[in-house]
Amino acid sequence: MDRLKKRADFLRAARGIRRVEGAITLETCATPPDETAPQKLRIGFTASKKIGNAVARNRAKRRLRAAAHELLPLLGRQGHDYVLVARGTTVARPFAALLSDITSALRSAHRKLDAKAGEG
RNA sequence: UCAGAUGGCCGGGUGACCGCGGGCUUUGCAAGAAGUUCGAGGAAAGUCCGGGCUCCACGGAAAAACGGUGCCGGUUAACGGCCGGCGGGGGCAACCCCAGGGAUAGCGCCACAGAAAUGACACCGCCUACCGGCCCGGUCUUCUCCGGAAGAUUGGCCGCGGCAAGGUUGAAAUGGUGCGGUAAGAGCGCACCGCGUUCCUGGCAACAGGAACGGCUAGGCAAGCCCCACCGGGAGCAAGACCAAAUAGGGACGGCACGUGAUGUUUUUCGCAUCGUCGUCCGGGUCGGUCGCGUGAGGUGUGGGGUAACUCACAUCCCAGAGGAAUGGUCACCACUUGCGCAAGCAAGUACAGAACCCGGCUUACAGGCCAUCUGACGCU
RNA sequence: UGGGGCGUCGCCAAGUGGUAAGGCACUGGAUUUUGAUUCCAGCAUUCGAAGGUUCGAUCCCUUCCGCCCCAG
Repeated sequence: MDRLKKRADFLRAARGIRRVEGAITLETCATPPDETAPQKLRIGFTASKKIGNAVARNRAKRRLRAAAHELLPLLGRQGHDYVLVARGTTVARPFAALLSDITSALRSAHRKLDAKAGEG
């Protein structure tokens, strides 16, 4: 599971499928196929200045990272990029609720992806 | 006990499970794996000052301009920081606050009000001692045609003149109070206070105390321009150093083509130079990588010097370091706060805030707690 | 990292030591049968915040808060 680092990767994910669920926003899209490496699951985290000061932003990213570390190996798909965006309530959200938010967002996004693949 | 003042310290603890980053060791061709160890702060923040370090510029440097600092002494690598002292202000006190040089170097400003806002002159006003004029009132004397006239004296008014005491203002009015003095007044004189100059004493100095003299001529603002003294070359780790791909281009040498053409040499002719391709080597340099980068004006302890800031000696310790960026997630118990409750307990919450080249300060934010010293009031002994 | 600028009524803004112009908007009134236009009147109490200098501060100084811009 690799991390997204380049600004261009984040922008491509933002143009893909977006799901808002509870305290998080999930953005996802398929990894571009011109990558030579074998198909991997990649994930990035975003916490903007709207969340608060540096301590609040760091804490939001850490909670998202811990949640993604539990869920994405089970629910994520290889060859896709995922971006988890923290919202104002991410810091105060109970951890179990955060997990269910991400789970339902992932399932909804995957249904949309399958529908797209079926059409195309 | 209550109310305060100052200085310093801490700023959640323990355990379990799952994880993250750096170093080291072992293993492995490598990717990686295992073990072990370390892993945010008092402000890491704001970026307001000062340095280290690196590069650039330069004749050691100095000056102008610009910017900054501003009582005195000390401290320091340096500072606009800190410490001690002085002066001024506040508080019953402990103690706190102060950009606190120069206003006879010059320029500027001082609205409204007020006579006047800096040449103290004009104005209102006070005075009539001196000089002059007018008026008639009173008194006296003389003359008289009994209407009055002249003179003297006293009084009033005006001018010349004297004065800066007083003049509803204002933030501020050219020393203040008292006595004397005068026609009225005035530092005109005297006493005390304030101011200035000189001298003496104490102190390294700022300054303090005292004496004599000056008579007062010096209004405020320099966080207005300015003057004086002192300080500052510029940029910043994206500094800078090294390694170095593909592609394109550059240089040197050699081989092959050497002829038509093109360009340049102001124009024509002649002449000259350049423009091709292949190979080898060299240098610059982009993406990228490595270093800079954690032994330091370092921490802790003891002892010495100093009122203190600080400093010296000895011992001891190694204590984060990055790649867009690790230092976390969850649970249990304890501690604290708030709410509900008679209670047991239940629920919610736990300050401000996240290193990025480093260090010394300053400023700002901060739930709550601890320690020490001191002051005032009350009570007890 | 370094540098520069701004903050004044709900909005746009002038004023830069002496009690804050103007326009739009808003409110009330007049004109009109009604509305628009026009006219009259009103509308700043923390000039982003705190402290200081000054007799007096939106203005000068210091420190904070928020926003914008420039260079790399």
